[in-house]
Amino acid sequence: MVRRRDRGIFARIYAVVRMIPHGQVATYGQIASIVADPQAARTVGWALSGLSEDARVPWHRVINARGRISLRQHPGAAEKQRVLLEHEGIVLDRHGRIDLETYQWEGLDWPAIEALHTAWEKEPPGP
DNA sequence: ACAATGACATAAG
DNA sequence: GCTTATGCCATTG
Repeated sequence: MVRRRDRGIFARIYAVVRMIPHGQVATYGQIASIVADPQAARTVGWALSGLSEDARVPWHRVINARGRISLRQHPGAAEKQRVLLEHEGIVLDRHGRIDLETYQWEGLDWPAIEALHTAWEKEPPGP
C-alpha cells in the first residue's frame, strides 16, 4: 500500500504523471521509460493503484498503449476516468479509444521532470 | 528466497 | 479486433 515508501520509483512515477499537461495523455510504458525501465509499465499501474484520493496526481491522464482505459476491475472507476478525460476536451471514439497521435504528451527527460517537480513541491497549485 | 499479483506491452493465432 | 500466452518490474505473503 505504498505507505511512506514513496521515496523510490513511486515518487518518480508520481512526479512524471503530475507533469502531464491538461488535455493530454501518456501511456504506462511511456512513463516507465522516463522513470526507469521501458518495461516497468506494470509497476506504473501498480503505483497509481495505490494513490490516495487527495494525492494531486492526474492519474486519469494515464492510459495504455492502445489508447484505451485500462481499469477493468472497478467499472465505476473506468467510467469516471472517461468523464474526467472528456472534461479536459479529450475525445474518445465509440469504442472508448483515444487518438494518441493527437493527444499523447511528448514527454520530458527525467532531469527536466525532476526540476519541474521540485518547483511544484515548493509551490503546489490548487487549494 | 519463492510464488503470486497487478490500472502493462507485445506477439501470435 | 479480440483472446491467449509470455515477458517485465516492484511489492507482498
